[in-house]
Amino acid sequence: MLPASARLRKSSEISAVMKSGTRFSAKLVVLHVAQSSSEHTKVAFAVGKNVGNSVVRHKVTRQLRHAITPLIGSFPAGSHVVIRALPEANQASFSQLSENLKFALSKLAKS
RNA sequence: CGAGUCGGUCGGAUGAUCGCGGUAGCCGCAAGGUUAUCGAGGAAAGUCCGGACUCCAUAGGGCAAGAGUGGUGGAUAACGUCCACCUGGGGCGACCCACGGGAAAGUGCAACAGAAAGUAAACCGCCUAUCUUCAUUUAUGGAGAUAGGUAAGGGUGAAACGGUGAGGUAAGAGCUCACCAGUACUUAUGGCGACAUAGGUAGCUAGGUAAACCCCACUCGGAGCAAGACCAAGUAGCAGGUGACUGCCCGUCACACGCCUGCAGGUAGGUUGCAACAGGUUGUUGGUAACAACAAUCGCAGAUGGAUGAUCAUCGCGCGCAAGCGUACAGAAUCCGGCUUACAGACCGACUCGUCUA
Repeated sequence: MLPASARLRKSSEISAVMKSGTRFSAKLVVLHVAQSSSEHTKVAFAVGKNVGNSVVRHKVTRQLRHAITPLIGSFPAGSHVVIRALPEANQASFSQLSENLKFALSKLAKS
């Protein structure tokens, strides 16, 4: 679990990011990033039913959460981020997920 | 030792590093920090039953409709659950299986085959009579037709209107008799009861299907924690403006048309409901048992885009010569009691049958 300040909690904010944010995709995950006026970078996860059953989805979410924690500082301050998992993520190891997130972040840095 | 039946338990372990949520204490105005402690399951699943709880409806009662249940007795808050027993069926046995009321209240249904699937019915066969014809031993036999009798035999089917034997008959038939099976009514005994055992009477046979309609008995108001309660931005709504005539009310005039104040309503959002009880464990007593009573003891998740973890190492277990691979089903969402379904593997207890030894 991320600290409360780093969690994106309101469904209205999340849907706003999904609609209007910029997408950066990798093999296993897709980042949706949008700027906001708040001080903290906030993160939310979207793991759909096509990824697997409840146990698998929860496991992927936990792995993503721990993989993103050291990378939060790499986002521009005040970013709102939604990390969407693709179906192939259910087979991935922690290091693979971590690599994917870094790859997507490098795309963000270039833009 | 082998084969099996029933019931139950567990379902990875340890360490290191980095994290999250609740509660309590302390510090802090607060944000928060810090210490301690707790933090997924046997099915948390399917959401199929039953309750608690909440709101709505309801004077009280009845009838109808609709839905559900269906051997008997008990357990329980309740149940479609559980226990014991009965009946029927299966197994050498331990034991297992059964949506187990009514088919002589009525309506309906039954593929294919078959003559016929129900107030029965004549395809083959068997028997009798009449007629025709053939043969001869001249009153008998064969063949055919017509009319009738016959459910014993054949054949069909999942199922065909009791079974065996004897009498009887033209041939047959519960037509009659004996025994057996079954039905209805009834008596006695045992049992709380379902029912069992033994007898009597009747009529001689009454098919299946009620998870088809239906009949009988019993049960049921509806919606659900996104219930409900409280607080409450914003927007829109209603009320109240300031000055002068005039000290107050009404009225008139001027200024402003924005802001402020109040109000109820209640959206976003927040708080609550929300975790200490039909509670777990151990023991004693009662009960065949389900279970109940009593005593001691324990405190045992509470999130809300949703915590309960991530990574690494070592070990365990299974497969494999080894490298190595695998390590199930599955993630709380108001809470309990059940049912059903999924599940790698490990373990314990009771009992049955067989073989060997003593």
